[in-house]
Amino acid sequence: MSEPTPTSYALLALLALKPWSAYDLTGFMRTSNLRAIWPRAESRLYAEPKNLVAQGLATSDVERLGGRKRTVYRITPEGRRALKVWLQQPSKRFAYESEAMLKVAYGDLTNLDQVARSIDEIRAEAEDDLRIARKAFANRLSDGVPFPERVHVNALVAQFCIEMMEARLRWASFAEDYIREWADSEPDEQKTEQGLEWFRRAVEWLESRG
Amino acid sequence: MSEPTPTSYALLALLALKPWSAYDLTGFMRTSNLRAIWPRAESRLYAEPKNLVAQGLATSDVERLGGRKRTVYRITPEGRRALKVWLQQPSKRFAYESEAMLKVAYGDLTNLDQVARSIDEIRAEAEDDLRIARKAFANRLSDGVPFPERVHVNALVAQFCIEMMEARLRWASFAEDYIREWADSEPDEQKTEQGLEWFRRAVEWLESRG
DNA sequence: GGACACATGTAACGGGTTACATGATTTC
DNA sequence: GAAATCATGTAACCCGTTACATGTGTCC
Repeated sequence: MSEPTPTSYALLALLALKPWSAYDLTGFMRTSNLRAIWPRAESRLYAEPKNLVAQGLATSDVERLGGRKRTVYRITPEGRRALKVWLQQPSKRFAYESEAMLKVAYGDLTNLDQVARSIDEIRAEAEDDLRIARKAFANRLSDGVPFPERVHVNALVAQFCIEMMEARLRWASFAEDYIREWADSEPDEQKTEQGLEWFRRAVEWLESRG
Repeated sequence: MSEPTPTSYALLALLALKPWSAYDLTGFMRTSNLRAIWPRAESRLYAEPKNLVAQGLATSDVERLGGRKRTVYRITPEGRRALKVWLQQPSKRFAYESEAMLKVAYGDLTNLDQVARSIDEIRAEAEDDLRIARKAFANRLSDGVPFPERVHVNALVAQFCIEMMEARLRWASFAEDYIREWADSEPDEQKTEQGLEWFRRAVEWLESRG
């Protein structure tokens, strides 16, 4: 039996708030900003609670709602203890992945159009996230939300998500501007000078702030 | 035999620049900003080229350097075709993961100190990345780098990395300020009001920007 | 001549995702 | 009776972690 993963603890912490069925968890995750900072597939939300039970950190009960069966998970005292320990442990590093940026990085192997398309993909996604956030936030203020008393910590997470969106939007604007004069995406004297100029500025600027 | 993954293409694109051994790839990745936008374990860098060969996108030759054997991978014409197709395909969504933010999100289950510690973890990591970037960028200008003619696209990637660092630093400053008046991290009237106030402002601000 | 870092991997195990699958109950 | 939603998975494969293995050059 192996150590619980951060995903285990992410769900265990939710169980510390109230009992949940795996199905409830999928519904909650779809609209929560937890999904932004720790995205996991639905299948995981079904598999993980079983691990928690196997490790004694939760219990499961089959309940009946109408004629419908549902497996409800509850945290155990041992689970609460494990949670406290996890919260004190050092965390795995922040990490991100962007296939579109990968394509930008190899932009010199294609044409200018495809570079522009990849930049646009990144902008479009961020704008999409922004729209979703706008709706979710407005919703929080008008209709109720699952844990209104936890708004003080949720705001911290939400601000992080906003920073991540803005960072991508700012980059997209920068990138569009940066490639504006390009006739193609292949290496040449002029682009090399542009790139070196950027690096010179970046070093100077990084030096000045730290 | 299944479809190549984005990781396959990330490496295939490097093979499009020159032949590499898996060991070369590990050394390159350690200092490249590719690692920031598509982080993968070293073991993957050994395993993936074999898949490329199995799919006919690359060939492998055992060469001798000194008395030492090394397996060198080269892209095939078929590999170049596959690469072009990939570059036109829509990309997987941008995604990130932050265990430290997860702990902030559940800060109400612990104490104020641990929330502060998690915030600090996020700041410290970003500052670390910043220091590394500063060195790498300066290096690019003084000593040589692997592909100097590709500086024009590398600048785009580097700017993205900077935006991601700054976003985290900005958030950390915000968060420290946000919790400054707190006596603990538990829900209470005052923190709820603070959180709601934040959301009101956020909605307003998000609405105003389209 | 021995320690140590460099160079180059392999194998086993388990977390995680994607895509698919299925039955059962409400709701219209 | 049909559609939507509730509820719960499985199979195949990607990917990361850890641990191991082995020769080669370099330093003292």
